[in-house]
Amino acid sequence: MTYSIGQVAKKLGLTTHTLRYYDKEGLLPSVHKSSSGLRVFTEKDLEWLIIIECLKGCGMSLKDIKHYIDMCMQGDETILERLEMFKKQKEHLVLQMQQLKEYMEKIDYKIAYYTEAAKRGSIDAVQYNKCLMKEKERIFGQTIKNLTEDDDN
Amino acid sequence: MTYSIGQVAKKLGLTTHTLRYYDKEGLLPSVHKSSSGLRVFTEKDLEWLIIIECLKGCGMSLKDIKHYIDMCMQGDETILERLEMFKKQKEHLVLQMQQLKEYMEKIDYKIAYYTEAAKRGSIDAVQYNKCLMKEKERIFGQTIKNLTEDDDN
DNA sequence: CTTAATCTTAAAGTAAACTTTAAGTTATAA
DNA sequence: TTATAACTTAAAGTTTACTTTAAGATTAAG
Repeated sequence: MTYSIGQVAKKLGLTTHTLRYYDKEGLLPSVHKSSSGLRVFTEKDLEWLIIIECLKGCGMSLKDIKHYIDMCMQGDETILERLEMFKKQKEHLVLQMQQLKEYMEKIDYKIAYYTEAAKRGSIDAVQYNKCLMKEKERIFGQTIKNLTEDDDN
Repeated sequence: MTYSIGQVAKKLGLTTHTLRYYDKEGLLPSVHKSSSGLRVFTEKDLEWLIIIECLKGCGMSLKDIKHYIDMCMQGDETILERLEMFKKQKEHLVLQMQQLKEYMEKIDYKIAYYTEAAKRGSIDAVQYNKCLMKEKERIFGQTIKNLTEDDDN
């Protein structure tokens, strides 16, 4: 089973322009051309693209992704470096997930805050909900305290 | 307790340039100026900046963040719109967290893959680890199947 | 056979979120 | 008092990851 550039674009939610751009940038070294010059994508190429998307989604730049692809092309001598790269990415991802959890706490607080404001009819009245105020202290107080601990004054 | 622009920059890991830029863009309407024209930041302003960072970290553009700030300045008539905004952000955040989990699966697979390659001394030899191959099928097979279901062919 | 898709190169354009430069003025801390 | 930090406006520059345009040539699908 093989795919045209248009089919792949559709599958992955990219444009054909973007795929050719990736190809030009050296991110798709495994994509072959048919005798008539058309790009032919295999399942393997889809896997590559899925990994590219994964690394991109983790915040890696195309330049660094290209470095990874280059290592893959180089062969077995880069196995350890590739392993290290993914270990570092994992650490990064763990931090990102932690970060998102903290954002979630703040957003949940804001939802509770504005729900209360809607119920009471005004922002000013929210302060009378002691429970919410305690929650606010917990979330922002802690964050600000962390900041204060971080600096050197 | 108040803070100078430099102290705030240090606390939040921004530059004074960035803070003035935010101010110019209307993201810091609550920051006052001293009689001599210096920006004076309060705890309240730190909270604003923490929320800005939160929304930015969730992927919201400065333009949309400004829209939120503008709503806050408008008063109680925007309470419901603000509530909706945070509810939408929460949904978005849930998807992001789900996404990161899927990335984590792929990265964990790659770590296992390269660990095995390192142990066996070559990429080619990894295929003999049936367990890993099954894992690969589970992770990529599923992702590709999802893609295939998504399109209209 | 015709239409839609693909190919090429090469260059210019875009958007976001800053960053830098310039160049002079004023304020605060040690 | 002196060095460091803050202030101003305004404009230009940077980076990333595309997107768009042009313009013709070729190919595949119905």
